[in-house]
Amino acid sequence: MTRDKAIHASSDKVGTICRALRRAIIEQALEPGAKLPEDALGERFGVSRTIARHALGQLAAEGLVELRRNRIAVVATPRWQEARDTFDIRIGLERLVVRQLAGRLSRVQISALRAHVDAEDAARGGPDAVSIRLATEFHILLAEMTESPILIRYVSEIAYRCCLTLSLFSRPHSSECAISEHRLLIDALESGDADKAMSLMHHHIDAVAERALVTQAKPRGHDIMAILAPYADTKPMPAVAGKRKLDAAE
Amino acid sequence: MTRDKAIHASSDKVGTICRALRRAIIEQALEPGAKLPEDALGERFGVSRTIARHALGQLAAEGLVELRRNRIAVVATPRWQEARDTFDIRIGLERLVVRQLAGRLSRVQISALRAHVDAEDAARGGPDAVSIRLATEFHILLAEMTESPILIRYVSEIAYRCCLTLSLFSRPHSSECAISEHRLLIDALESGDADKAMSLMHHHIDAVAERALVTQAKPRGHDIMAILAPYADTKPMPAVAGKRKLDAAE
DNA sequence: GGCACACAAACTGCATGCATGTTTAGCCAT
DNA sequence: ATGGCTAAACATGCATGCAGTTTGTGTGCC
Repeated sequence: MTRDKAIHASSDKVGTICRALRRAIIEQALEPGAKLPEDALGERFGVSRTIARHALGQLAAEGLVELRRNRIAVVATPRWQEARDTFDIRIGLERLVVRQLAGRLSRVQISALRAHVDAEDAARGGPDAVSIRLATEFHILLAEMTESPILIRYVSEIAYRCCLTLSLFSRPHSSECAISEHRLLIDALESGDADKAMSLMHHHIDAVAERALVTQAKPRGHDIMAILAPYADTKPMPAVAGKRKLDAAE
Repeated sequence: MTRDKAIHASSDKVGTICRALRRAIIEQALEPGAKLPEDALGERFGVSRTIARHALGQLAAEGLVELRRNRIAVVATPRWQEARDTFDIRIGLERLVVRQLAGRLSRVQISALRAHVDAEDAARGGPDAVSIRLATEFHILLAEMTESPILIRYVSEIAYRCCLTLSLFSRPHSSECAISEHRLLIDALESGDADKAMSLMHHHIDAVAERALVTQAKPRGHDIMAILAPYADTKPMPAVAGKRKLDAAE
């Protein structure tokens, strides 16, 4: 349907670039502070600066990109001070999600959720980037099941933003226990225990935040053209449970 | 005020158009479904279509405008089904705001809040549009006092969106009680009673939603038949009905 | 008189070009 | 050699032009 299109400004080209950049960002291929020149983006994706610019505007509205007048756009660098707020908001939003979902999910939906967690499990051996993306997409998948456009949009945004925060402040890997927490959450949703689901979600996100916000700093170099290489092809994304081949290493 | 610039993509021109349109929308000068052609916008604000287009993109990202490919942009028309979700999310967000603010406000801030409510009071005789805008801005003012950029952005967005919903489904507006509720809220914040403030805010927004969503009977953009019902009986001249297009600020 | 097709006007999608502001590299003076 | 100044390269800000799509209108056929 017209889901993503309706949400995001334009459609085809702008949407494609947005998705690609979003994904590159949450997989930490583009780290906070990475420069995003309109020229390079346009060239990479085969469009003009106008479109690249528009896409950057959208991502800036989502808080993933920082736009300063007459300056090159960069991947947003959330402040540590905001991190706590971000996760608090996320807790509030996702409590709404599970409250609305508890006991209302069909078997098909439950199965889809379990399948996704299985995919997370399968990705444990692989690179962190995929694990992080899958974990984030689990939450977005939940939000989508509410069928509430606003909730979907906000949860998606805040989840992406949390990813960004994690990539700044989190240790190399910390998503091990998250998977079991996801499973428990699905159980609670299936049994219809809204309070338990809300509590589980609350502590789950809280735990992620806790694990993340202990350390600080992690500067590294960046080369836009090289990083974006794997994202430049206009494939429609290998689904949610996808087993992406990781040849991103230059 | 000045923070708006930092939040939204570009700066001067795009930001100006966004602010003007936002305000026109929440004051119901632009009703849901109103057409927003890029040409007209550009001409009105003395810029090219490029800029107008960019502004529309931003507003679409905020959910105030609907953008469909190859079609004229229109002011968003929230569905009644989404209304309850919208207010629920708003409750969740604003509970966070007051929780964070309770007992932490300076005298100056308390005074500013009281002054704002006084302004709301003073505007009671005037047009509803101003009352609605002021009521909305009270909540945004609160959010801004948290100094949490994300919270500010989300509360602003959802508040504007609620305005839009209200303009669709609400009766002519009865904001008398809302003002006293604002005063009570300030008192609770001043005394530092976070729980009470959260409860007050919760019920305040709930009451607004309740007042709005019981009377589902104001179908203005999406139910042509109902709109035309009063006109069905042989009235050739609808006087100055609704040919309004762009009366934005200047 | 009513319906369908076709043409014309309007609007968006997008690229390109020019002007302006920022970054950087090179040069001169100390 | 180093610090500061200048100019070129670079990147953005924005307008305009052209192509493709949608919408409104008029014409011919039934």
